[in-house]
Amino acid sequence: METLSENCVSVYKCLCDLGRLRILNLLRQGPLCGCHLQVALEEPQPKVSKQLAYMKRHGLLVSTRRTNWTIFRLAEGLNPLLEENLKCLQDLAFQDPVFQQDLARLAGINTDPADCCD
Amino acid sequence: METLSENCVSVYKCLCDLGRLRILNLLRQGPLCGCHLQVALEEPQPKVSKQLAYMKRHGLLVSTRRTNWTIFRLAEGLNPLLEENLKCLQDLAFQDPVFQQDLARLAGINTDPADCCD
DNA sequence: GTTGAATATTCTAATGCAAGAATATTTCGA
DNA sequence: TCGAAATATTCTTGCATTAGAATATTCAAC
Repeated sequence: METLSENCVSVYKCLCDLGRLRILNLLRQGPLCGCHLQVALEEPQPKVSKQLAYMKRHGLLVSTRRTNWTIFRLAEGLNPLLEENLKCLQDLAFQDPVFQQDLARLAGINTDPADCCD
Repeated sequence: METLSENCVSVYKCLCDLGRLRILNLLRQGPLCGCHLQVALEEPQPKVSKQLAYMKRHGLLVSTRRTNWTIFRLAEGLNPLLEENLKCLQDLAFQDPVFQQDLARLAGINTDPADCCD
């Protein structure tokens, strides 16, 4: 069993990588499938997949399989520490172009009916 | 120059280790010299020294030399993200015995006039 | 069945810490 | 000058993680 402080360290381990922060920033908006994430982030598929697996392993994300796609979402009942940092991420998203561009690309994908999950 | 998101990643890198969290929890109370930290944490000196150096390198701490002792304190003008997490650390300190014991040992040291910096 | 899309995994290097032991440096006091 | 305390650094070893390339798996559609 994991103590509270061990769990906090787990959370921080997930947050200390820019790639994972970018994923969390997108998932704050709601669940997303892997391919949408991959396109919004403009990162290679194995890289995104491994970052998602890392955060699942640490309990931040859960995934559900819907036919051919895997839908990722933030886990329920998150550590309050993580909740707080996701709020901070919102402020960060307003100030850093990297996060803004991710959100912009994601918005573009969602409105395109030719996309995979739509 | 470091971008805002890079700076946040730096902060999270410092937070993702229990030893460093314990140090930050003690420094929340105010500046401390290395030997007080070492005794309160009950950790070997090189380990504490390296954790302090790590956080200095990432801009979270500053140190001043006073004769034979080095006084460590939280840096001025911290990233708001770090401020927020230091507040979270306060809540954590109420719930996790590790942090409580550190504070208890520190309180014991400070009231003892035989100690090094007093 | 075969193809193709979506996702996961494996492999190989390379990197960044981490701990522990030992040693070096600085400074004060005897 | 010498010894002792406080601090920093070095060295070694090991572990966790990362990227990138390649491959494997799963499933729908044809």
